[in-house]
Amino acid sequence: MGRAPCCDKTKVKRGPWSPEEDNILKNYVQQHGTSGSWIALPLKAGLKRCGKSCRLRWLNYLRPNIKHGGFTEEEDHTILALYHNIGTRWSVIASQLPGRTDNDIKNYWNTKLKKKLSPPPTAAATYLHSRYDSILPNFPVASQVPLPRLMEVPAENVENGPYDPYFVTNVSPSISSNANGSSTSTTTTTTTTNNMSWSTNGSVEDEAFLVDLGSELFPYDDHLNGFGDLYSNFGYSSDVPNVCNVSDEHEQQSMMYPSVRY
DNA sequence: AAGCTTCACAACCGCCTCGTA
DNA sequence: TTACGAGGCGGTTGTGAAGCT
Repeated sequence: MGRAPCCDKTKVKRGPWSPEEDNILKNYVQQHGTSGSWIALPLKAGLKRCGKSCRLRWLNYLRPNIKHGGFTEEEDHTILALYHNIGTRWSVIASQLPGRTDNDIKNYWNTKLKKKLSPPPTAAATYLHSRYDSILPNFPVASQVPLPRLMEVPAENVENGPYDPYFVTNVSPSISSNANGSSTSTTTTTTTTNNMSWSTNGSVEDEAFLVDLGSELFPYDDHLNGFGDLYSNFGYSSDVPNVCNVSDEHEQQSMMYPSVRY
């Protein structure tokens, strides 16, 4: 048996609020406050609405000093920074942006910022895509399957894990694949974390791994989903691996698409 | 001009947390 | 200590507007 609903859905109005309803709610809250109970408010105010709906309407639209749309560059940066640090805790993010509501920020994120954040495919991703196409040349959608965002990091950093990709600030991989399928590469990586920084110059084979930034720690979840589907299409677990050793050609081929290394 | 698709955002749903009796 | 109910929250859906073919 599920939880009892907060109100009788058959007796309350749903859908968009009319200007009249907005006025009633606004006037009532301004005169009486919520009287400590949103559930009881619609009856007292004379609204045929669910208490939760009234609360949402007030918080997201009617209360004073609400700002809608027109997010500034500065607000974008704040949202992005907070998203990286705390994830989808929209109410916490909203608390740092005066006049903004969690719903507004959530919508803005889902429709604009998420796309803005997605970088072009990395050289590593391009390389893996080409490898995949070469293994299954006739697979019709191979080149259209979303790739995870891959980034190279030194083995020591991965193996000392858990690896936190949030703090990778600049990676410049250069990978090429030759005719026989082997890869050569040179990588310059500069990473900054809260309290340390390091850089490497060397071959991927020696000291770099690819890290799938579509892991649950990173916000490119739509790429992760695409990756998971790709795996399941070929009978692999939907548990998406997040680390791949670039140098292990044999293992890569046996898995068709990047191998699992933990 | 009409039909279709995409986008933006308001609103809803249902789970979780927290206060209180 | 426990059970219950209201509020809070994030994910998802619905809908109208705008853009495209």
